[in-house]
Amino acid sequence: MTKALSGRQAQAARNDEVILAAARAVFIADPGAPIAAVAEQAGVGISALYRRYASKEELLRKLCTDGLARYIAESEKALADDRDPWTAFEAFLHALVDADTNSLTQRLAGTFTPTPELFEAAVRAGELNQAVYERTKEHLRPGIVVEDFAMILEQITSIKLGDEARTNQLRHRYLTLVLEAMRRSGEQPGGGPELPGPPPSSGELTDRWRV
Amino acid sequence: MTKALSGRQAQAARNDEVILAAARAVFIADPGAPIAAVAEQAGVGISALYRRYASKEELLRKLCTDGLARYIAESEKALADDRDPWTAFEAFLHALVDADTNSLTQRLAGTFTPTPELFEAAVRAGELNQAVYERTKEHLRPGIVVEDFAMILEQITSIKLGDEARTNQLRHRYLTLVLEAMRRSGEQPGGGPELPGPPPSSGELTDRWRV
DNA sequence: CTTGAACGGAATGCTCCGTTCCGCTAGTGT
DNA sequence: ACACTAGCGGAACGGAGCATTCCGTTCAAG
Repeated sequence: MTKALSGRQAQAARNDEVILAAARAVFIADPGAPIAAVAEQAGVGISALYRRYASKEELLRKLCTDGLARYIAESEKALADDRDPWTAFEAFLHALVDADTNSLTQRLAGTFTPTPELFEAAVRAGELNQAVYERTKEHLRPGIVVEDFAMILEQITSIKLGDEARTNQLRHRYLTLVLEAMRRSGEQPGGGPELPGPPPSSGELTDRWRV
Repeated sequence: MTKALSGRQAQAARNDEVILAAARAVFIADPGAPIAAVAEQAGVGISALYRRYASKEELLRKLCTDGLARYIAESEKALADDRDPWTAFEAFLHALVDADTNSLTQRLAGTFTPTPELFEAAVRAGELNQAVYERTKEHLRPGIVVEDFAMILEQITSIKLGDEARTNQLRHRYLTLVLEAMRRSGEQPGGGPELPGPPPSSGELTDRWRV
């Protein structure tokens, strides 16, 4: 352990954070990682984990809930952004990439039984997402639907190279690229060729939440 | 089993194909799938598998080798395509998405020790890839490098929904989108904003082959 | 009718992992 | 000063999953 700044309880409180951060890092890197890996990364024993969370599933739920909260916060921030809609939209997606909430929500979902509370948060997130979409719609290439946001974010976050900073850098690279394609171009009337096949439906996306 | 058209050997020969197809399907869907899942999907017993491949690793190597061969074949076909370079390039990437070679090579690599033969094939694939790049270069948005191909393909193939046909459809959707962004636009001199950060290097990509 | 190639699937012997349990240590309250 | 216990480290336990092996069966070939 590091040092005891102000006694036992302070140390324990600090561990709360250390453990959560470690869990986040470990499960983002590998959603199937064992509990022991989290303990090791946090530099604590296993019992320090089980003192706080009754089971692995509970820890995962916590991470997922936090991720969703972060997502909601970013959405609200985006809606409050009073710059021009497109700039705000770009900032929104880049922020989501930085937060890496996707790995915490979609990727972890399905590994545990969702709580009603979590479900409600997901609904709220969906509404905010829709609001952002409405706000950006006129600047989007025709054919783009809300559901595309999630799909694209998922693709972007599938990028994984050993180094975290470098991974982030590359994610922003491809996000920049795809944002260009998503933007409505003023020149062409249709804004590029028709996108093939029907767009993703919300049902297709939420289906993956089921175990 | 299905039916015995012309005796035992014919049945065995047919099983060769059935098993390979099953293995491809199963491991594409889940790279960590157990051997038993392949047997079940093929509708044969486990021993039918072990009669043909000494180990799971050998089967995976076979799949990977085949996948790489397919990739090479598609590259050669693309280079032989005498339509205009951009159309040929689009067709190339769409073909690669259909072949889903990515899941068979990159995704499976790292789960077994590569053979020299496989390594050589990878080198050959890299050279062809480079050739396609050179041929398409002038139609590509400045800033795009060869390594981007692999990264983008990887992102596209990260899309996975239960249904195979639908998955393929969506992959083509996003490939179409990203191809738009990759194309050099005639209007703007630079063709869009600078892509942030250094592009992926070949080293970063091949690093993942190591176990 | 005999033989053995090809096979189905149960049995084996691991490895891995979530969870529990047993001391130990060092703040805390008196 | 001292007993008490919150908080903890990490070994031990039990079960699940899986690659591989093994054995009995079948049936075309000769």
